[in-house]
Amino acid sequence: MSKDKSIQPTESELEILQILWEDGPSSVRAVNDRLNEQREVGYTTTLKIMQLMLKKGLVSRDTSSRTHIYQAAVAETPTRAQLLDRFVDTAFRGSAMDLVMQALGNEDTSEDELKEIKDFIQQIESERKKGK
Amino acid sequence: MSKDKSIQPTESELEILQILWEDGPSSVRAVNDRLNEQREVGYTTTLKIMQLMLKKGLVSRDTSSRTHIYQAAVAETPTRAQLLDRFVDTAFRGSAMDLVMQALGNEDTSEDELKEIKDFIQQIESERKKGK
DNA sequence: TTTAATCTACGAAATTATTCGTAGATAACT
DNA sequence: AGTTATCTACGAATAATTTCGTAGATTAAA
Repeated sequence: MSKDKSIQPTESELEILQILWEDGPSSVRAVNDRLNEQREVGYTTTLKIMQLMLKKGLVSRDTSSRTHIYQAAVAETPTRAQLLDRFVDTAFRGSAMDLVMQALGNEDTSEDELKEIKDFIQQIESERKKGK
Repeated sequence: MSKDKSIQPTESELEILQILWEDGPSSVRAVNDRLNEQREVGYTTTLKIMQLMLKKGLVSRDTSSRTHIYQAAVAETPTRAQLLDRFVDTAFRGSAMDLVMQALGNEDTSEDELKEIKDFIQQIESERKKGK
């Protein structure tokens, strides 16, 4: 039933996934340029990581032209969900509640955002009433 | 104003911090036993990590008796806050909102917990009205 | 008091992640 | 054509993390 066992992108790989999710299919050069907006990364470093990601199945690529075009092979939401799960376990002893509380209390969450979250909770609640 | 630069516990270190936060001051043996409830870890491995943590200032210890007693030297809440910050950056492109949404939508959060969160948001909101 | 168990210290192997350099091929430019 | 840019592949150096083994000291047990 479940197709993927447990993808486990490293931090560097995650950085690249973010870019691919946001920009869509991209060349190594493009990804590297984006990375370099933040910090200095060598081109071959980025290339190497993306090649490793290919081997892990995190990305796929089109090699029809000389400049290979990479794209994410894992979807954003489930990947994040899995990372979140793991993070909740290691940093919050499994309590997603605690994490949410900390995130809300700690971050500079605006009034609008708080309202948005409340609405979201309402939505979950009403969906549950219907569903159950 | 800020006293700590950027503590950065590794995953193993975090595991140990969790135990120390939960159990309070403990011997290496005690910590190792707790770790072994989950997975197999050698005693000297745990010892070594805790010694490294001491060097990093993550824990302190009492060496008055032969069996040294370690305790967390960093507080739970700020440490978690920092980890959360970093996590939000790397996995959610800095959007704490997105993280909260995902945590709520994804996890098996109970009705009661959802209510608790709503109340918590109310509390934040009213505090802001007062404060501002 | 001898033997066995327990503890620290510490070097170093093993593992994992990241970065870099070079070679060879193709494309672009002059 | 000849020179320079760019791109892939890939081995290997670095770095960071985790694990393990051994030595020496102290305590407990026989």
